[in-house]
Amino acid sequence: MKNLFGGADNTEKTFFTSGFSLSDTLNCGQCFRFRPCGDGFSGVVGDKKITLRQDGDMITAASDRNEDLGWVGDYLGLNDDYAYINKMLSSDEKLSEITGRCGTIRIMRQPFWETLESFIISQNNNIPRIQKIIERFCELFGEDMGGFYAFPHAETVAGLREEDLAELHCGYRAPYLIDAARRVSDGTVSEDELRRIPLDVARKTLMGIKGVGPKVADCTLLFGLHRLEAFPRDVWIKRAMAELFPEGLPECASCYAGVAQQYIFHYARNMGMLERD
DNA sequence: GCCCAGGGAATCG
DNA sequence: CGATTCCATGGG
Repeated sequence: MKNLFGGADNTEKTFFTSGFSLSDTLNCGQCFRFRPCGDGFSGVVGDKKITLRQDGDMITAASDRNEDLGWVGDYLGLNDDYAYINKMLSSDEKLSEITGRCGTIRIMRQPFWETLESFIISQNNNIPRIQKIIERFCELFGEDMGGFYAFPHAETVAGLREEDLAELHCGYRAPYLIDAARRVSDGTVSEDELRRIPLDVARKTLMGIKGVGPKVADCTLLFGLHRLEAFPRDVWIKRAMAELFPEGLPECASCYAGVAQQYIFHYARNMGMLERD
């Protein structure tokens, strides 16, 4: 389609992949703003709204504006070598079975700030309510992009008071969201630095934020900074690990512990692992 | 009313 | 250190 100025007013881009499930990747609890839409999914990343659909090995990303969509391949992890990662994980027998069932999930490369705030909201909370709070957060404080709302900027949130977040109904997490925003916007917590420094140092830096403990720090490292060696331990993982790997995660998974974590998480939640004998 | 949810802070000993 | 308790909110 053409707009009044003669340019295209929508964009589409296709990516080719294999051994990848879009629905499993979007529904495994690493992102919170995508919803089913027709035969695909629709969601907002930062200040861009996209729709995604899968047809076999073909992934199609679309936008209703004229904008480059090349970033979507990196965003979904389509350029990472999962044949190699899955092969590494599969050298352990039990991990191999789980990878065989869940190895179509990829770790996405989500925006750092958005991931940090989202997982602060996630603490002691359930996924439907996390999604609702994040959408309200965007509607209340994100830029109106015309039909959808961008994720709020750290600088915007840093200027808010706790009572400004009352409408968000996020309970005791309100001051946590603001503290994270202040530290990110004043440079106390620097994304560039977190990407360079050793994992345990980055983890401690993130845990300096109020409301950020080991679990939220590891989710931010894994989903927001693509540190694949981070291993978030939530209630599901703790239960699954006690049953499947009481001795701890196999050595072969150490470099890609976060990938293994997503597989185990998905396996425990969706494959009825805990009900089986 | 109860329990739980992709936890973490405060406060013990 | 580790173990307990409390924390807002909403859904089942």
